Amino acid sequence: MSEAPEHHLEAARREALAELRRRGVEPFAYRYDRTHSAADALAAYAPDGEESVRVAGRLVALRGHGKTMFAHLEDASGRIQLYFRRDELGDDRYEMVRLLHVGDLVGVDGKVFMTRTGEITVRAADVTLLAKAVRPLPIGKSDAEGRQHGGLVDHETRYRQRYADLAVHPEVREVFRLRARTVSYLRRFLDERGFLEVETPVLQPIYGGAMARPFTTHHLALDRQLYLRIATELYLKRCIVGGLERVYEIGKDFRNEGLDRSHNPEFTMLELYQAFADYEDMMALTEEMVEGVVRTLCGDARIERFGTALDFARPWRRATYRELVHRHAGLDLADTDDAALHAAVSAVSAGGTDPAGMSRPKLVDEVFKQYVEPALEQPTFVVDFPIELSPLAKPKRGDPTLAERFEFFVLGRELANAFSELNDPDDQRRRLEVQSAARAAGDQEAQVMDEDYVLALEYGLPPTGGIGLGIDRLVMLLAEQPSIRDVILFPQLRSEG
RNA sequence: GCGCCGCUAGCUCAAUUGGCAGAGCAACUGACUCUUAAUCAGUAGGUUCUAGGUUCGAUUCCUAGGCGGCGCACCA
Repeated sequence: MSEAPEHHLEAARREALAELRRRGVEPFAYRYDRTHSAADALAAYAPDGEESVRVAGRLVALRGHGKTMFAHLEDASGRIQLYFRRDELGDDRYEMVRLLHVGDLVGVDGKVFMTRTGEITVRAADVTLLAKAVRPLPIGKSDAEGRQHGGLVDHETRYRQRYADLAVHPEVREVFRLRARTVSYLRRFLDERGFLEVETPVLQPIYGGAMARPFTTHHLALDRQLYLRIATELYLKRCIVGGLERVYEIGKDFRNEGLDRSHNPEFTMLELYQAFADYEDMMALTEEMVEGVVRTLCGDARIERFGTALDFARPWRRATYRELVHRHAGLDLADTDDAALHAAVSAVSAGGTDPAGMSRPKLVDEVFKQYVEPALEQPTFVVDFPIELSPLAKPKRGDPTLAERFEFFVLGRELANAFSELNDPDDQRRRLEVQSAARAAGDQEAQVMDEDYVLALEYGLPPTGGIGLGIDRLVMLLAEQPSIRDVILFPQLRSEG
């Protein structure tokens, strides 16, 4: 990119840059003493008397009128109009102003007044160039009716050059503020309840805690293959064995799967574990935590997203896996043979899914995904999953064919997964052996035996409840963004063609 | 991985049954001391995603590829 072609637009800016330097203006400053944000400066306006302010930000509009010039300056707080007059700035400084372009970063010292047309404006007494934009930013214009003209709409450019997307789209910056406030709320919520935030390895010799294919890497000094974690689960439960009692981690997991509107190869998960609790406690905690996030960030537990009115007020709907499959697929899992499951999957799959080689648990899971998930619009706990699909969860009291596990769904999408954590080391070993066998038989997403994890359980894991909550998906819901790429600052893309 | 759609000036978009590639904004020159899509006059700006093919001639038609969007599959 260092050999980027010089466009005529860029050439004009570079010529202005050179001219500024000839005039003794340093185009890239070290600092600026700002006294007011744009919003503060607007608020500082008083009809009687003119407040002095120093504002700083990016020029997003320039309107020259010969010996005067109007501009708009934008910073993190908003926009404010600037007014430059030759007779007030003097010839030299006014000539400098004429060398400015939209996109330049400037600081302006002046008094706040109101124009004849009623717009609060800073009348510039001095201008400082803070950074020359030698490349034009695609800043659009909006007309009196609010219609947008020009601007940056190409998705590819927006993702590849997120800095430009952010620079020209205040609403995109707002999505990431919402994301930060969401994470901040969750952290505060858990801290207040005695949870300890911990950091567990991203580089793991054995990966586990979820069904997924990992990224593989190599440590040179150890001459050892390592994996990027697909989950934090097994390390966090080791912390519970060690007596930390309540732990959580908010961090990236990495899964070597396809990319689409709701999947990025690295994504952010909150996992938390609480000793002496079971999945009923985790349901109560999830309800309280998520209702709190929604109320705090959206102002109400009832919100409308993607055209659907959603109500996050506790308690949420609860339904068992089995009754949902019965209701939406018309199949009673206790009394359905594999052939019927095959038929059900074949009936709805668009040809890509071939049920022929599927094990029964996979078939059941497929039926659930095809028939049940899309129907779960309102916040819903799906409880009591088949035990075969839940190798890290305790069997359900009274029915060992089921696991004490729930998933939390909104608008057809899984936001959280939780269980009463399996703490019997012998049972855990057996279940991981079944996974290993499936893996040997070709299931690339089956879990791997982790002897050290079983060893940890042998020392005694107290009864424990745990939750995994997908942060990106929660933010997608709150910010009403249909693509995960719109809630991840720098999403993964193919290399440029 | 599969299917559909898209890729033209810095940005947003036009255009040709296959016949010199255009507009608005941005830029440049000039006029303009309360404008706000400022206005007015003028100027400049293109590997039409890439590589082949068909053709007198391809931005347009065909083939392959790249990147992106959407859907499907996989997955969270």
